[in-house]
Amino acid sequence: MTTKENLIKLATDLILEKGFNAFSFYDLAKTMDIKTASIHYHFPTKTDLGIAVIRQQSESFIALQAANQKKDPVTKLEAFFSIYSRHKSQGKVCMVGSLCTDLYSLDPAIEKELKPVVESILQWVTDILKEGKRKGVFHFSATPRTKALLIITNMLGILQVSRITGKTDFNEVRTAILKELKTKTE
Amino acid sequence: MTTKENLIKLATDLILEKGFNAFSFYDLAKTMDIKTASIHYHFPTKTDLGIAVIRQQSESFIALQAANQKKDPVTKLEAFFSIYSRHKSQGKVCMVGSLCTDLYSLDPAIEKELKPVVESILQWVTDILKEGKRKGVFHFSATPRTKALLIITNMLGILQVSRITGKTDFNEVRTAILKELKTKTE
DNA sequence: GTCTATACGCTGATAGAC
DNA sequence: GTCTATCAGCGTATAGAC
Repeated sequence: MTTKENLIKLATDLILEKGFNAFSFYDLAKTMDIKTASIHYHFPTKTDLGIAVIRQQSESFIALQAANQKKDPVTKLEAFFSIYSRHKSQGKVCMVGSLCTDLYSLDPAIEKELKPVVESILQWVTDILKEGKRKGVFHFSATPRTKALLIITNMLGILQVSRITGKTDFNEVRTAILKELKTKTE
Repeated sequence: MTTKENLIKLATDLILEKGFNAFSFYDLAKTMDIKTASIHYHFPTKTDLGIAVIRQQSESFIALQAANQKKDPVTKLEAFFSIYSRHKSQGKVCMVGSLCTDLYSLDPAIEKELKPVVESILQWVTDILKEGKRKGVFHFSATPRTKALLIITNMLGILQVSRITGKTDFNEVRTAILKELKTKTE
């Protein structure tokens, strides 16, 4: 792994753990055992580093989506949930939740970069739900897009709230979402 | 309104808009037209100010809860949602979401202060759901506590995500939650 | 309660040597 | 690519006058 890739990975970890405004180039430098000035060679500004983090996460989402393209809707949704499970096991929140919370304190370039990523995630979940409904395995009354928002906000939110209420709540929520989706409504 | 009260209100606004780490005593000072040193008279440290914000929000929750004590479950839940509606109209996120996201970068005293508040909010919503179920107006298969977590995370999450996806999504979600709660499951 | 003055660590960032 | 050296600005916080 190159220094650049390492920096992106470390920055991602710190953003998901403490937030964009709470990590510094020095945090990265001491872990990498280099000087802060060297980081600026790879990323001129902190915003540039933030953008690289967003792009990398976006690619990661797209890869997961592609890897599950031919699977059934339940498996697809579980693949989506697995991202959050991994974050939860590390006490982290998700990138979208972390950056959206701090959004209005960040360089507008961050919002610009984040927007299409959020929209593509929303589209992905929406498509999974549509397919599930068509195949008769998922049942819900809201529009697929609204139901996708409900599920995404459940995942995003429980990562944050369960830092306080207890980490077992994540699995409670995850299980409940799937169970409810599989239950027919009158 | 006293200077102290004004400071709490302003700090609350800034935390919900930009996050705890993104606002400074200077932000407060310039708005109040005083010097930063004066703020330290009211709140020795930034953490002390944060704690005051949490207490004030807690009181606000308790007051709303008390004011709706004798209402029906639907009205109670709508009162709960109204908090988030007000935040949304100002482009803000909620206190719990904002602080939980930054939690691991903050003084542990913040977490200690926040924990009972989150638990009391969760208890409030849980009780509303229990009552609604008992009276036959709400229908859900998860435990009341888990369903409360689902609804709270929907509210918390949509405030954050809709900064990107569009503010009308808040009402979509709010309406869908209530509609789904009122629908019988098989 | 608010002020002036000040301390001082941290932060992102730059210039230029190697 | 990484370093040393350096910077200006910001941030919280304190001491002591008024």
